[in-house]
Order: sequence, then C-alpha cells, then structure tokens
Amino acid sequence: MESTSAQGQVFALVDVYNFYVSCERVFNPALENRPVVVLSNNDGCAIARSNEVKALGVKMGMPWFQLEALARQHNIAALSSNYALYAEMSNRVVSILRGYSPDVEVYSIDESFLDLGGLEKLWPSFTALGQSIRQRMRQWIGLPVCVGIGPSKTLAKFANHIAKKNPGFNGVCDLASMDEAQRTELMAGIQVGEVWGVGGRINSHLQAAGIRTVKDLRDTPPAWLRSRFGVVMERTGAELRGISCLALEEVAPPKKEIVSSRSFGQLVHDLQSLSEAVANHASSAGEKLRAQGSVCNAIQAFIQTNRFREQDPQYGGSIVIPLPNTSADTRLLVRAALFGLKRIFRPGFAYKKSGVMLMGINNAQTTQGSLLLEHGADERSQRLMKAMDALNSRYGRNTVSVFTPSSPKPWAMRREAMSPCYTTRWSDVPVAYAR
DNA sequence: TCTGGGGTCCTAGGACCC
DNA sequence: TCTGGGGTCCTAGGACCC
Repeated sequence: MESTSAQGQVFALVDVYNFYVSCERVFNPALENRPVVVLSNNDGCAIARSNEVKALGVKMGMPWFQLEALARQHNIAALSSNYALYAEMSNRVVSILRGYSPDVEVYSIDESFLDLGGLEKLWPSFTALGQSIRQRMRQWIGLPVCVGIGPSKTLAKFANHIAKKNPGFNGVCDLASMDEAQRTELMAGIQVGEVWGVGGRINSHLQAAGIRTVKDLRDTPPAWLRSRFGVVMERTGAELRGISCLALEEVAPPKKEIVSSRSFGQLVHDLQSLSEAVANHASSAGEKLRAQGSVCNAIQAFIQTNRFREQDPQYGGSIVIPLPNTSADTRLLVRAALFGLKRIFRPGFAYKKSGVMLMGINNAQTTQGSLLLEHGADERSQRLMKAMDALNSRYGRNTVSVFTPSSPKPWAMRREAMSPCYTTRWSDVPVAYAR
C-alpha cells in the first residue's frame, strides 16, 4: 500500500467562485443574488456565469444570441468583460495567500496552489486554515473562495471540486486528513471526467473501458494507463493515489510562445483592415515579450474565415516569418507580420479572426519559415508553384517542398516549407514572389 | 445576423547523420 | 529480387488546462 504520509506533502488549491462574476459583484452589490453572465470580446459568448445562470442550464462559451431570450426572460444581467479589473483582483487574492504560505503557485487568474507542508503545527487543522483563508478573502476583498486540500495537486483539485459541490463542507475539503475509506467513498461517487487532466476525449475512452468514477481511475493499473494514454495519465493515476508527481512551481517560467489574436466584430474583407489588426497584434505581442525580458526569432501571422458559417467558403492562412536576428523590436515585428500577411491574404473571403504568435522565444536557433495556402488550381497558387520551382532550381532540391496534412481542417491546405536560407532574408525579398 | 483568447506538454514521424 | 540500424533534432498534431 502506498503511503501518503511518507512523502509528507500537502497542497491546497484555492479558487474563487465564478471569478469574473464575483469581481463584478464586489463593485456592484446590486448584482448579488441576481443571475449574471460576463461576456467575451465583442460580447460574443458567455465566459463566466453566476450560480443562478448555471442553474438555468447556460453552458460555458454559449453564444449570446442563443442566450438572449433566456436572459430577458430571467432578467439576467449581462456584462462586457473587464480584464484589467479581474487582473487587479487576482493580484490581491495572491497577496493574501502569500500571507498563509511562503510557497504559492499562481496557476491561473483565479486559482492558486499553496504548499502547506509543515503548516499543520501552526493550525488546529488544515480545515481551520482553509476556513481562515475563506473568511479573510471575504472580509478584505469581498471575494468568495473555495479551498481543497490533498497530498497531491490533483487531489487538492479534486478536494476543491468536492467542497464546491457539497454545501456540507462549507467551502473547505481536506482529503489529506481524511481516512482512506471516506476518501474512497467520495471518489466512488464522482465521475472520472471531473479529474484534472481528464478531458472530453480521454473521458470517452475511459468510459468505453468501464472506468467511470474517480475511484475506478485511481485503481487502474499504471502500466495500462501508460500504454493507452501515455505518461501524463499515468501520473494522474499516481496523483490520485496520493503520490505527488507534480511539483509546485513558485516562479512562473518565461512564456515559450506568445499569442495575440482577436475575432472581428464584423466580417472583414480587405487587406487594409487585416493589416491594421495584425500590426496591432504584433505590437501588443511585442510588449508582452519585452515585459518578460525575452527576445524571439520568428513571428507567425494568421487569418481565418468564420468556421461556424459552413455555407461560406473557408480559408485559413498562416505563415512563419523568421527574423534575421533574435529581437523584441516592435517595428521589426510589425514589419515581418505585415510581410507575412500579404502572402497569406486572399481576396474574396470574409475574415473573422486574425492574430500573431511569437515563436522561438529566447532561442538562438533559427525557426524555419513556412507558408500555408489554400489548396487549389487558381492562378495565384499556380504562380506560387512556379516560384517554388524557381527557388528549388536556384537553391537546390527540397529548398521548398509540398505535402498535404493528414488531419482534416475546415479548409484544405497545402504547405510549402521554405528553408531558412531563403526565408531569413525576407526583408529584402522582392514582391515578385507572391504577386 | 450573432459563436473567446490564451497557454502547456507529449508523441509520432520525417529528415538527417554516422 | 534485394533494400542496416541507431541516434538526434525538429515539427505537426492531439490532448489537456483556464
């Protein structure tokens, strides 16, 4: 039998109930006891729901137009999101948590892990510690939080789920101090899909294999999990048995990729509008890059049509533009992104989304550039094919190559991979290539 | 009519090398 | 008709998270 106390590890997961909604309620008490949703960018869909709204059956990400009638009927308050406010509230939550444990991992905007190892001596029980956190959050910043405690991060997450769903726990569930039989009973009563790390796909595979509850997963042989799903699920199984495999990460490592993207409020058709958006994305991604003191060696620009409008022709274009040197310079990033955009833009499509991704962050090695094109025999594709041939004969075989990806996408794609010897000189490539 | 924005890790398979 | 084997590096894609 694996002992949980042998390791002596205890983690807490503290998370805020319906975070965005709770933040809004702090500053507008009239929203208390009212159904409230917070909407995404462009007020497109629901990204946070109060308990009252959840009870009405509104799902995460539900589009506002499907929700509107229900919202009127039940007098749901619908708010546009205010990320600056949520970020500020999140910082306050974290600073309070640091008063409880020196080791805090900020996992997301509304969740933090705490290392409680050794703190049992300072408190009558971990539950008492959890209740103190709850009270202090309420009194100091007005936010309701929920605390889960367990010998691994996965169990702390699981405990948090139990505390949230069962009013009897009064917002704090301590699995670390619970006896084995009681823990097993709780696990037998909860669906495996609730476990941290079990998403939709793996859930259906597990169901098919007869693994339905958290207890079932805990008792599944590790070798089977490994062979079926890989090391990640094997670790999840171990974590459920109280063997801590995931360490607390107190210092957030620098980001390895940085994305800035947005959907448009209305469909856009022209290169000019896309250029403005992409230039803004490149500039704000650059800001994030500099904020973490990094440089990158490539920038990807991408544009997409509206994937929900199946009746419309679909197109997704993306291109990676390697930079001559690692850099975080806004003008360079913008210039490279716009250079790429011109190459992927195709007239005649209705675009819904655009963005950029910074790649090769803090990596001196050159990231290879590539160009995705809509598959077709149209004139532009033909011109590109000719250009490819020219490049191949000039720079040697396979400088540029083509293949068809195996996974289905809403648009058919063809890829040209260009070797760095060509693409790193993007800044002086004449327009003859794409025009 | 209208459908979010950001990330991470792991693995398979291809390119390339000896 | 025959057609090495092992290692590394890189990328795309699949899965997950909030």
